Amino acid sequence: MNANDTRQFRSVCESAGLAVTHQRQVVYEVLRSTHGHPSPEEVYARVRRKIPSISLATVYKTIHSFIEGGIFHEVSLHHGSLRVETNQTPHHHLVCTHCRSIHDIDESELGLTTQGGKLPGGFLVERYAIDVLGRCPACQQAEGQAT
Amino acid sequence: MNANDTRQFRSVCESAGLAVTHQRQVVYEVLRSTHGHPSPEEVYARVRRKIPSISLATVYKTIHSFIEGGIFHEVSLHHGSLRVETNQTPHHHLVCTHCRSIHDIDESELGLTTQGGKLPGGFLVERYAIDVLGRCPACQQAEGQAT
DNA sequence: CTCAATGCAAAGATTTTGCATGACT
DNA sequence: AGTCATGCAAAATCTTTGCATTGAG
Repeated sequence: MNANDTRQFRSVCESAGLAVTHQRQVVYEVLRSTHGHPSPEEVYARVRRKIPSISLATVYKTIHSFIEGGIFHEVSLHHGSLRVETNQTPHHHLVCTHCRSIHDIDESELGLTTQGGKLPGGFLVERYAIDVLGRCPACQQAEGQAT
Repeated sequence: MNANDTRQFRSVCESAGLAVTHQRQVVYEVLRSTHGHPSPEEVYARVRRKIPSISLATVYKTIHSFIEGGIFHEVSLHHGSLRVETNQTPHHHLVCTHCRSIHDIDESELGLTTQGGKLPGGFLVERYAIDVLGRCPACQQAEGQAT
């Protein structure tokens, strides 16, 4: 956490309209230096090594501030509760980054629009999130050994 | 819920190795006749109109049985807890449908493989889940009116 | 000095589990 | 008959909130 880091962090906070605090800077540095897709608990554990007195609530609040400010993204916008897919035909999802509503869209309707374009229904595209679902090598091996 | 429905449901259960129960059939019919992406609570509310004595736990267990049996899908495989995306470069996700691990894959590495094919790392592709993220018309309008 | 951020503890929401009872095969 | 499913209540997670205190601008 040198002077450069601090300078960069100040400008990050400024662009997001956030006050610069020690807690936020440490959470930021931890996220920047962590690989993968950490949960708030994991972030909390790492941050506590630098600030033992930080509270989990602050970590949550800070992560949310960063996400609202566009500094980090969430892996999934619908992590709150289980949702069942009732539409059995192949389709994709229009997910509003603000209200998190989900609307189905047929494969054919989604002409892989130009980034930032509007889809027929008036949905303003910000970005795509593509999940490739399947079996990881470890699970394939485990299943091969299963009786 | 006529004889045809029951016959179809019996074969659905058979293919998934599930016992045929009245509760399961009603949950099944509710899911088939519901649009959108219902939560377990919503399913519970609808099922209770047919079986007032059903418990929420049974609805959860039934939904999980259906998902495990491949009868229905979940909208998102990572709905359990918030996860932060630390990889700032454009990428997609390899999500194991079994262990739910998430690995990043560069846009370039993902040659939009043939359905069912294997990716270089050995990941066995089952299907794609594409979320188009952006602003729904309602939120665009609300934001236009905001001060 | 003023407003926002933090820490703590308690509450809320969602989901799972243990166990006794009852239903399917 | 034996196993699996159900219902209930309690427990386990994960996340948010209210409020007093502290810190940033």
